[in-house]
Amino acid sequence: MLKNAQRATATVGSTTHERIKHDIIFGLLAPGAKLKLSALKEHYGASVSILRETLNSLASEGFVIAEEQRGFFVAPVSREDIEEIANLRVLLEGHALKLSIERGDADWEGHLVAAHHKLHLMEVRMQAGDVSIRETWKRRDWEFHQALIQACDSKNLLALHSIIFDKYLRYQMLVLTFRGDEAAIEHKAILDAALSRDSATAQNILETHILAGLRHALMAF
Amino acid sequence: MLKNAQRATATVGSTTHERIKHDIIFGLLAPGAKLKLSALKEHYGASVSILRETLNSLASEGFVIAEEQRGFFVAPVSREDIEEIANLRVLLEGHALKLSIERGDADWEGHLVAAHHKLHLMEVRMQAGDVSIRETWKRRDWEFHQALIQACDSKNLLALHSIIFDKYLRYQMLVLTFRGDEAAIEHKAILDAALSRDSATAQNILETHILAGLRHALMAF
DNA sequence: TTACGCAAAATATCATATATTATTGACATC
DNA sequence: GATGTCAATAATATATGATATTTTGCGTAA
Repeated sequence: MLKNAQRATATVGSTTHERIKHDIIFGLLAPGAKLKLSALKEHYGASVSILRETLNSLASEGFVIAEEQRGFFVAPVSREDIEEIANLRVLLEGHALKLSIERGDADWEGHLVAAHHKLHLMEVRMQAGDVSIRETWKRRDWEFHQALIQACDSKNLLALHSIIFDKYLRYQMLVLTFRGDEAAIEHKAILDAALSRDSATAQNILETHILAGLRHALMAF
Repeated sequence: MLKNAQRATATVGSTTHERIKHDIIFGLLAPGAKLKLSALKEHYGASVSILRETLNSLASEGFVIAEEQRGFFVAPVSREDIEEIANLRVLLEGHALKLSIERGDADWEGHLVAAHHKLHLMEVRMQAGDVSIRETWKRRDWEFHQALIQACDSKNLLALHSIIFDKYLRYQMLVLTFRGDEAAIEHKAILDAALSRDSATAQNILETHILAGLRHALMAF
């Protein structure tokens, strides 16, 4: 009877969690902003308990700062922080990429090629000046990098990487700018190196890719 | 007027968080166990709201599994998981150690020597068969490894490492055994390499140290 | 200016109501 | 007789609003 066509039972807590996390990453909630329970209750239509659950979770992930008896704040941004995040992304994603290239099978290659193709469609539109798809473009970017390391065979590594990637993404969204087709070229180069199982080259280009994004973001600070 | 001599206002939420995390790491709450809200309420003397805040946080850190509409469970243990954790610890702690050795100043050396000394006192007592101080010994072990990487100059890296270290610690506590003075010798060797600023050697011994602990733990599975 | 104290606002905690899942047992089917 | 289906009930998780503490802001006095 497909009453739960798409898992209709999305709990208020989980949807609120996703919404607030999204709003932090995409800059709708400004860095350092006070997160007043009553205001959030108004905006997201959830009770204080739910919001406190959510904010405590996000504090564990590092997107929110919880100060005892003084409430919650959006995690601030800083030069040092983005540098740390970028370097951690190089470390984690580079390591995962190496493992993934060593272990990936035909399915992995298939998903990877598909993810790159879908990303490239967006890159073409961005280069043509269509910024309306910025969020979709970034999601495709996320999915491509995710696909690259999917075969690393370590859930713990993927979980840590996911958090760091999202933090890096927040900085990219804050500076708003598009790095042109440089990034697209690097994506293609990483794809080719991965498919030819050249993990050293793939790691090098990935590092270049991430650190170029870092420099680009730092200019805006 | 030191009215808050030692931050007297420890909130119910934070103490409950610490207690449950401790009980998971030290095996008082068995892997895979169902965490019933009503039972926890009884045991820890906190309301369901507080417990849900706590369990949601711990789920973000990976010590608890939250299944939508079905409740909370202590994170299960497995061979694959401990292998992933050990390898992540090598990656993160190794990297942080290298940075720390490059950047550490005299204060860092001082804290490090002190931490090793205090750890060694416990190692001597463990070797003498006094297992009553097992928990203190492990805390000193934690503090020594923490002191090693403290100068890495990346709060994000330290935060990730702390979580991974605690997960590794849980596996060590599960198997209960003491690796004899091997570990003590390795600790001393890492200390010496760090003080002589030989990061390559320090990293190597650290990797040996962690992977030996892994093998030791795997025997008990 | 600094210190004090009161009022207002915000957070932390709790007890309770609502919604969902799990279990039991009767009845039908193979 | 064993197995499968369904409805009623019990158990549990989710969500809310109310209460108790704590912090903050502001006016007043030294």
